[in-house]
Amino acid sequence: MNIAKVIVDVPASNINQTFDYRVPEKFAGVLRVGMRVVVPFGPRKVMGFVVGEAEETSFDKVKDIGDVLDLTPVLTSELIQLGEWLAKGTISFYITALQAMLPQVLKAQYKKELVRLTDGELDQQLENLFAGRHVIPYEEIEESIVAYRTIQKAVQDGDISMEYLVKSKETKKFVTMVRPGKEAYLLEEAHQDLPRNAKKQKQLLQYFIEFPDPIEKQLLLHKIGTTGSTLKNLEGKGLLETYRMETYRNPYEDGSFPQTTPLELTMEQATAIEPINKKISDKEHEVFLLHGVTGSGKTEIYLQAIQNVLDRGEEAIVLVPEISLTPQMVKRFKGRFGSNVAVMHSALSAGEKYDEWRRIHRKEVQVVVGARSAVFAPFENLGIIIIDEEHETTYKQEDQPRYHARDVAIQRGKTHHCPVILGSATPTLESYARAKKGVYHLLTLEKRTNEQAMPEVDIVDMREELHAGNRTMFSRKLKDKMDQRIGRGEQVVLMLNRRGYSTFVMCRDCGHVKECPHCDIALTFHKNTRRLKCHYCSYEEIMPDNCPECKSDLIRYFGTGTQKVEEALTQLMPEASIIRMDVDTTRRKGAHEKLLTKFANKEADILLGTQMIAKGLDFENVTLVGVLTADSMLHLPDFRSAEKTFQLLTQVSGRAGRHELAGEVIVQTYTPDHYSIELASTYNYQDFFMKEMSVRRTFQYPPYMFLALLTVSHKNQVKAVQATQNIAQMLMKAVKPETIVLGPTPSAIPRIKDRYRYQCMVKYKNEPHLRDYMEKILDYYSDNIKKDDLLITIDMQPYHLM
DNA sequence: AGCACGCCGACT
DNA sequence: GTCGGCGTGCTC
Repeated sequence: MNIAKVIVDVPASNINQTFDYRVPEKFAGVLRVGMRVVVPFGPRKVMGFVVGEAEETSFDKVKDIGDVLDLTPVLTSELIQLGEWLAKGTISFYITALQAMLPQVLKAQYKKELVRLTDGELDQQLENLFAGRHVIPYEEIEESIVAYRTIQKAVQDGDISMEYLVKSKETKKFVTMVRPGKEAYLLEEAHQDLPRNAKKQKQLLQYFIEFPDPIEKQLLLHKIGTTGSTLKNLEGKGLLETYRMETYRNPYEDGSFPQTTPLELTMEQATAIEPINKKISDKEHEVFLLHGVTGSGKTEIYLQAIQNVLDRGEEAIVLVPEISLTPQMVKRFKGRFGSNVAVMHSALSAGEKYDEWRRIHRKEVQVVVGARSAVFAPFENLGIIIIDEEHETTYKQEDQPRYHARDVAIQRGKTHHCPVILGSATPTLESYARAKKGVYHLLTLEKRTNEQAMPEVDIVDMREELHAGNRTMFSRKLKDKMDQRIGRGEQVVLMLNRRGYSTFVMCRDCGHVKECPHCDIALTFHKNTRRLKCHYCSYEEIMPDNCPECKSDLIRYFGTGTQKVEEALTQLMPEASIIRMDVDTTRRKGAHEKLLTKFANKEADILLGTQMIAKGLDFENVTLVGVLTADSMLHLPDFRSAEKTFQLLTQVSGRAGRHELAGEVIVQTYTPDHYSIELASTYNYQDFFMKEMSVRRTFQYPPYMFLALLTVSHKNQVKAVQATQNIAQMLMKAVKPETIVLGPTPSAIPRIKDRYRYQCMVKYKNEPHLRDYMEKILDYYSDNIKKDDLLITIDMQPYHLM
């Protein structure tokens, strides 16, 4: 390689291109496309990715590559191309797209240092600053009184120099290992020669005579029951040796997962897997939508399809919504494929994520199970990509690059000529509509593998409860059923659908609601700290005793938090034991799993939680599921709210009666005749689909139309409105007449962190150049963005209209 | 982005 | 004169 084409780590629109660098002799045989490098960029040094090579360049003054950061490329050529596709599709910078595909620790860290070059006297201020040292970190200059000109002058005179450092954050974990230093017979001899009182030394030697393989130092010392000094002694005599070995942080001990074998497929499953296997062996791309009710055995189909892929020497990616939520899912994959599985999951530490990534990168595993970003796993022989719970919103990344994992999966499926499976009991309307049109291949599983019927769902009208004088949040029916189940030694799951609700503070006298002074949103009350918090800008204040408006002391918090429900529940059923699961009780690492294990071991009668308990849990003793407020998110300003409600209710209902015991579901609501609640109670996806499709058609929403959302924010409200207005007009002129441009409208949260937010929405059927128009707008406003602190964010397929 | 360069007003 | 602030333009 003569010239390297480099994408540098500078996210700015005028830098969003490759830069040419000469490859110096010393890197000639080493440097390859896909590696990270350090390059001089103007006066400083930055990290960059080599994305291409050339023999010559049209630039007359090219600089040399400064350093190479990798031994093997971190990006395959496929990922480089995918990055370009991603950047274009989401209107992001190339560098942002590339960074998103790699673990955080491979991002560069920058440091500046001042280095003394002369032994002669410096300026007195500088002399004080250096204080005898040779090198000082740049931050010290900023804190000091030394003027910038002084430093500039000293640099010009060649007395000092500014060094720009680029460091990779990656850290590897090492363990100390111990192994015999001599042949076994020599150890035997030494063992004989040791004095009688050297008991521990003898034991150590004896161990290695029996097991000559290297062993981890900590483990060894623990086994023998001795300390490092004994070991040191033997090491000194050359009998044992210690060395450091690179290791992986292993968040999941593979041994702890009991091995499972493929289950016999039902007729339905066998019919469903057949076309998938056909595509695998034909090496052809196709998207399958696997629509199967809860408990219909979708996972077993995934597992066997993956086995098929592995048998062919190919690799598999499995995306799941959020792994910490489904430890049972990890268990199933580790159980079938053992150490051949890497797990990528947001609760892992940065180091752990890096280690799992390296296991993929080094081809030590063929399967990755992970959240959204695992779709970028650096496999080179992909045989299948599976997206479980395809309808989950966590597959959409909400910051740059704003991609949807489903789109990336399909793109990769195309390049690898491999099938992509989207699995769900409640597919998104987009996917189901595509399947019906024949764009995706629809596979349906209607029966549960255990032949059990889905649990009976009872809708309780909470308005009637109120009329009957029941002011609690538990209907009489729910209370009766809970008593009955717990009396029988069975368990209950209660879900509080809290999205759309929060614990806000209101004055009962004047109705004043405490809002964040920087954002147009009510503050949330946190009971344990007795403080009010803003969830958007982390502003905090102490809960007032009196209303700031009318001085009344009747200021109280409202809304239903899990804590409040728990208290009410304890009053109502003092004898029942409760496990509460919400963000507060699951914040600590592993707490999630602990609580679930506790519940599985029947240490509590009731599991009370938010949405997080709706997904993937499977307890054999649960026979009753109660949904306390089914409609709380139905009224959110979101065109998907009915779909989300239907999905959630269907999902949570599936938690009951998965085994021998029959289950039952009680759904409490104030809107019992809303179609999403009614149809969820009869598990009628088809009718829901038809009904919701007609709603979407009426209101011109996806899947009938595509959406693009442009949000403008500025400290000055007038400027924000004006810019949005102008943008809407520019778009209106550019797009086709049948395309709808809405705006400017205030965003759902009109102000965050003192910035006013206005948006412009584009609804379109076919606008092949929309991305170009958007880029033109960004270009047009680039001066204001840079100098006037104007912020424009563009989401080409928004999930939330916030 | 982040840095140098250069212009301009202010001040010992 | 010199110091510090800010607008402008460039980075292979």
